[in-house]
Amino acid sequence: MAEKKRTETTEGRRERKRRQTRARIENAAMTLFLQRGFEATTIEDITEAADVSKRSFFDYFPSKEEVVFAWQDAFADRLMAAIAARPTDESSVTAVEAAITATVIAAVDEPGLALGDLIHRTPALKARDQLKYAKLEQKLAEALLLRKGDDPLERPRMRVLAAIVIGALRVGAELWQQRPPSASPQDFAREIFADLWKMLAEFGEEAKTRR
Amino acid sequence: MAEKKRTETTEGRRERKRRQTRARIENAAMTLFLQRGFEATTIEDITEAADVSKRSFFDYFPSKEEVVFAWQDAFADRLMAAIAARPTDESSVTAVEAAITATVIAAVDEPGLALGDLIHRTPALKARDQLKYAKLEQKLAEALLLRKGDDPLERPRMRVLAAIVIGALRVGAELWQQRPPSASPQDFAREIFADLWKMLAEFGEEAKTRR
DNA sequence: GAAAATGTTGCGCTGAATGCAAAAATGCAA
DNA sequence: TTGCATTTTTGCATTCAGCGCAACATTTTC
Repeated sequence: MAEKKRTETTEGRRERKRRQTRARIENAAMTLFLQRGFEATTIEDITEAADVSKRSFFDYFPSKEEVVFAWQDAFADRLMAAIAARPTDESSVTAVEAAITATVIAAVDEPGLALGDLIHRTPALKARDQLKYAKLEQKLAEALLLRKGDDPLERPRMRVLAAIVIGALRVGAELWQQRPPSASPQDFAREIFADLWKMLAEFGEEAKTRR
Repeated sequence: MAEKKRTETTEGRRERKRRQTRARIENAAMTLFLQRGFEATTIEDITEAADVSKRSFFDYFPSKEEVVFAWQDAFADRLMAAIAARPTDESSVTAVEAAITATVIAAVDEPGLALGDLIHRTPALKARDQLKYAKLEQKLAEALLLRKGDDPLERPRMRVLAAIVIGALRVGAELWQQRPPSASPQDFAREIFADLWKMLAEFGEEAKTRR
């Protein structure tokens, strides 16, 4: 009824309709959210615009918030794949920079990045947004650790590296919002990372030569 | 009705009762949350146990979640104060290490740190928990920047430093959960920070000598 | 003590989310 | 095509969070 079950056979009309309906709900919801705000939009508004029953909404999304963040899992998975694809002999910082840059640039035109305003203006979404970063960080750490042969000693190192990089991603996303759309994402990413590594070296140096 | 208004006079019975009631609600809620879980506890359960009306609950807390996180603002403010108290000529990394260590150690015996399990087991609280760190990070960055005379050029640097340190705090809190209660918080904090600065230097170096 | 301010409660309402079972659509035979 | 199993969609009833409002209670102030 609600779960997708693959019975091996290549599927036809049923799945197609389901995807269409899902897309209709998603589009209707996004349009309304951006138009009149998240809280001011009721589930009924959405289902009416998408022409499905109110009950059916929950057959496609577990909650109102999930519509906004539906794309997130795919992004995290792509990032993990990008990390895994880097050569094993490469240093962690090089691998993570390359993987993040590639994944972000590939996703820069997708919907979901234009949502910054909406999320920022809605407390409930803000919390959910932070959780997204936390999950991303966890997956990134996992992927980085796997590259190192799952060495338990590397675990805290990779956790911290992931925290640093995702932190930079967060700050970077914020800076990106308030940039003219003229700058290319490539240059922007390169600059952000260059600054980041420079700061790391400086902070590390500062700590070393401390009284 | 719901807001506290100081009319300058030294307060008497009213405020005392209000604080008592607030504490009763908080205690009842926490007891029930830890006993049967967050979602399984209704507002009515809490108000019944605290012997107030259901409506009054919202006169003290804006939502069920806020009961759990009520202590957080105080912590953030104390951290800011600790940062502001450091001498201005001190390096940012030294200041932040000292301030965080002092503030965390002072708070280690307070309620709110035993909640890790509950939060970890409740999705809705997990999101809220991450938001707490985000707010902490923002305030920390603000405090650090103020120390630097609000120099706009230092802003991204301090944002990133705050992100790194709060990231370490997050990882540290996680590691602390799964530690024997034998280790002293002082040593633990010192060790965490030592590792952190070392990693920063290493990552910075790694990035510098890159192909 | 009376009047003003503040605190508490009951009541009713909206909206999110869930369970359940009936109805509709689809896929698959023969 | 028809009949049957499976999946999807829907309606309905229910629980619970949260808010607005107005009546009622208590405390403060004069």
